[in-house]
Amino acid sequence: MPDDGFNQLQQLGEFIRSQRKQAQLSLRDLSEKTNVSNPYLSQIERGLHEPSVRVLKSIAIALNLSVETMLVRAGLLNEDDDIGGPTDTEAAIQSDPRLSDDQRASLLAVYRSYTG
Amino acid sequence: MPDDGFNQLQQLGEFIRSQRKQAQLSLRDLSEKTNVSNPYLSQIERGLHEPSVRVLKSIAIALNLSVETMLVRAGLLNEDDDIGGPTDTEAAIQSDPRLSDDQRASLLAVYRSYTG
DNA sequence: GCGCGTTGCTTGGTTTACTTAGCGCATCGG
DNA sequence: CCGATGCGCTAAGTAAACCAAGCAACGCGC
Repeated sequence: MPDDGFNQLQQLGEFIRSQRKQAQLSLRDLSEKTNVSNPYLSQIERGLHEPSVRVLKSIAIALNLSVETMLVRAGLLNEDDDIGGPTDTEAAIQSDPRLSDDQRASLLAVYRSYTG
Repeated sequence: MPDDGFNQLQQLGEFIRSQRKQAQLSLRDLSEKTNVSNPYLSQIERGLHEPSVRVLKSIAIALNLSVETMLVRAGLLNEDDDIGGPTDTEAAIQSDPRLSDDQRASLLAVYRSYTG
């Protein structure tokens, strides 16, 4: 109830940074892909600024993420109302044709141990 | 390919205006519900500015709209392209908010070792 | 040691989002 | 006819998003 302007920004920033590192990209690499300056990306990742929808979208595309996911992390979208495939990891694992039954089972077990 | 910054803003604005009128609200009424000044709302509805995430969200809530619908109408979200294959396990893992970075990394490693 | 390339970050400025005060036009009572 | 009240909009200012240039620190090869 107190702070509406949360530390949500910081969470978003950390998420973006982790995704960028996953993709093995430097700030300048991402900058080039998004047409957003690298200092500003740095500031976003540290939670110093609230990026616009335009910037959020270009970042999501550059990192091969669903734009919706990005908006959820930004606090714009609440993950309750979504179209089609919710980013439900369990469902994705369950229906992944590339996994054998054993693999599927152990992957699910690991996932569930993480999420409780 | 001249106009990249399109009339998307205008479409968004017109959509908001129509929704506001349907709810029988004046600019000042909406202003009070959203804590956004009425002149600025006016400008948004005429497509002069791109509202921030915060403003967009408060407008959607005040008008009982899905934020997503608004973004689709605005052309800021392509309601088809993003989630693509609903069964993209990697994407699901990568964007799962319930996982920590470490957990995400190891789960991905396991998955990749399975699928080669 | 000496560059050289790459990383993330700071600084200072421009552009754009956003607010407060106020204008002009309607409508409705007195 | 004249306030008073409601509407949307304009004008001018402040705050915040965003960019270009450059700094400091980490490697790596010489």
